[in-house]
Amino acid sequence: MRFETSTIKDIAKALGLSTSTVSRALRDRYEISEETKKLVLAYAEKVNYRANPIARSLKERRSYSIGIIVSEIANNFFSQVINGIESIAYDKDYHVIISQSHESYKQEKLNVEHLASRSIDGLLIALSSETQDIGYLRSLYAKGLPIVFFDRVPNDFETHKVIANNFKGAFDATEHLILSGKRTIAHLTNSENLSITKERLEGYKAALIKYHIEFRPELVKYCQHGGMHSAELEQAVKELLPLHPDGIFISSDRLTTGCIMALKKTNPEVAHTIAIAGFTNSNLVELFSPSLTSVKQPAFEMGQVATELLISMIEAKRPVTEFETKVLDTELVKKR
Amino acid sequence: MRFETSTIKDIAKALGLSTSTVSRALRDRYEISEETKKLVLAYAEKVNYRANPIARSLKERRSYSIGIIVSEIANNFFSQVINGIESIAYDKDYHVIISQSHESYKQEKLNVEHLASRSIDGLLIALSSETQDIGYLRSLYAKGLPIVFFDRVPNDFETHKVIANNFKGAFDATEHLILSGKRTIAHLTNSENLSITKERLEGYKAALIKYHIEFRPELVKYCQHGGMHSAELEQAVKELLPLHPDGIFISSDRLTTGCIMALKKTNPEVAHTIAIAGFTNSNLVELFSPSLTSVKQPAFEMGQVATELLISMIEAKRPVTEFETKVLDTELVKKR
DNA sequence: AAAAACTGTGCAAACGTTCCCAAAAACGTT
DNA sequence: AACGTTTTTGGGAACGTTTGCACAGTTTTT
Repeated sequence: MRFETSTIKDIAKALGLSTSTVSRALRDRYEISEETKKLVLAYAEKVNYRANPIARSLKERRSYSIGIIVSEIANNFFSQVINGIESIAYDKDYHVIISQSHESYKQEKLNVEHLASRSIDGLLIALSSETQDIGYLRSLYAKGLPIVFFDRVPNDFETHKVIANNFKGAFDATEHLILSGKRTIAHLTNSENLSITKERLEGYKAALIKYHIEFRPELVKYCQHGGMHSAELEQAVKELLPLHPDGIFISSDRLTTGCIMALKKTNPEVAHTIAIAGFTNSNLVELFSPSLTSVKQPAFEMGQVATELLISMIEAKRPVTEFETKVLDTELVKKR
Repeated sequence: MRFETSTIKDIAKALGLSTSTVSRALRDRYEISEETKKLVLAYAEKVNYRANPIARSLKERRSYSIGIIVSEIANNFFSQVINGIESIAYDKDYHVIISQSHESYKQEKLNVEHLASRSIDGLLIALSSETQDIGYLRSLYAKGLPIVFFDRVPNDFETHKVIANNFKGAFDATEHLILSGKRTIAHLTNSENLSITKERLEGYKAALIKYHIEFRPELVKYCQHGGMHSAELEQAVKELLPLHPDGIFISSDRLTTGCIMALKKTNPEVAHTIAIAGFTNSNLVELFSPSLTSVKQPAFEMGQVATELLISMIEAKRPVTEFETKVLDTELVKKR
């Protein structure tokens, strides 16, 4: 915006004070007399003065805003996380800038670097499924940018992290399939890079072991693009079906919905005979047919916790050296 | 971010030039000799110089970023619009700041004013369902902030607007219900404030008239909160059912999914007997049961067109006085 | 050979803040 | 009345850019 907003200078001139005095009065510093403070505040109110955050950012080298990187806002899991983030951030007077990586490493890096150059005070990020090299994050972090990871976290990066109990979520879902009589349970999952992929695979295996079911690697299918390309998914489904699974455990939101879609499209006759249990935070899951058992992540809470950790890092006077990895429980919503 | 990034001054010092020369070299001005230009560019590259956008914004009183206000990013329609916006904005070197109103007037106003104070160069906005008073937008606009409305537009605000052909979309959906034999067609819709509500109601009425079906006002239910509160929706459904509709035409994304959910929850036995046609851009609609006929808006394109219009306003040298209202066609996806 | 024109560069102000430092005013003490 | 304290205010630099203007050096024109 360009036009005639009143500045601290204008106020100073109008009131016959110096800009320093006005600035201090507005920031409510102790040195200023009550009288002057009131005068300034009243006048500022009258002319509808708004401090220019850009100027403040430049001077203070911080912006009271935090950056968020998710793969897709269209994904309910991420939009719920964002809502959690906003709920805390606004309370503490931070603003929030959202960027999407669309599961692309290149886009992710570009967005992060742009955010950093815009003086964000901290970054909340869930890695894209393509991302392998987090060197660019390391160097930003080394330069002093606080970073908190959530959901998709790197394992060799020392900072706060917030994740779901992926092992348990996967275990519960797989166990649920087993307890409803399934014995040939396939596993459809994300890129092998991702932390969540590994943890969920372990949960799946553990459930099989508990019930003495053999783990068959050919029943596990990885999708490099996290279901962003439907061809990739259809291919995975096509390879899986000849093995005659009676259940599928799916490890991410996008894959879960994508897989059901692929099943309905390519093999509608079997779509209803295979039991599905998958991670998803879709708020439309009750409408799905075939219905499924879902593992819901505490997305909103995850956003809140991550934001609290981030803000604590931002506002810490001395560099933080003790880091936490918070693990939040998932919820199993059984198929009706 | 705070740390040691190199500035134009550093480069100037290192190269024994003045900051002005460096600045001009980087911006590729004609006055600078090729030689110096190369020198500066090479050195900038070497030290990985990034211009500080905050300083630039302060100086130029613009930020190369545009603000977006939608009610909810979790809504597929809006997330698709945002993707369209980004596709154009990034091409033209603008960045994008997304805010959610959550259908609240207060939140909407707050967000817009914050964006404006952060020197956004223009605003793309779909009004919240609560919004009646757009005075605050008028005054921002009067101060020189370019605004383009999309989807939910005010009718008494002279600027560019981009909307779907709501009349035709509604007409087509209603006609489709009629052609599949329905005669008692209810209409579930948004707050009466919204432009889209009026236009879609007209389309619905027109279809009824064409087939000589009486318009019965009691079959139309308005939801003030646009389906944000499930109680509101369940109440509407509860009031509708005693009238024994055999079809329902629903005029928004959130209401469409919400209504099906309410039906399944409160009256599962009739859920499959009522034909539903509704506006929705959900990319999961194929999974829904009962399945439905959907009216899809050209969301991505809407974002693109709105952004092009906005950027043309931003970059216009003289104030724009000729405004367009672009109307984009919807697509009817029939129930399988 | 002097005047005019053009090139390339530097100086310094400006954008709207914050904050260090010093100056002024008010007060208290002897 | 003179001094020392404390409280309140102002001056001005700084944050990192962009840009109007001036100036030096070179080339062209007459």
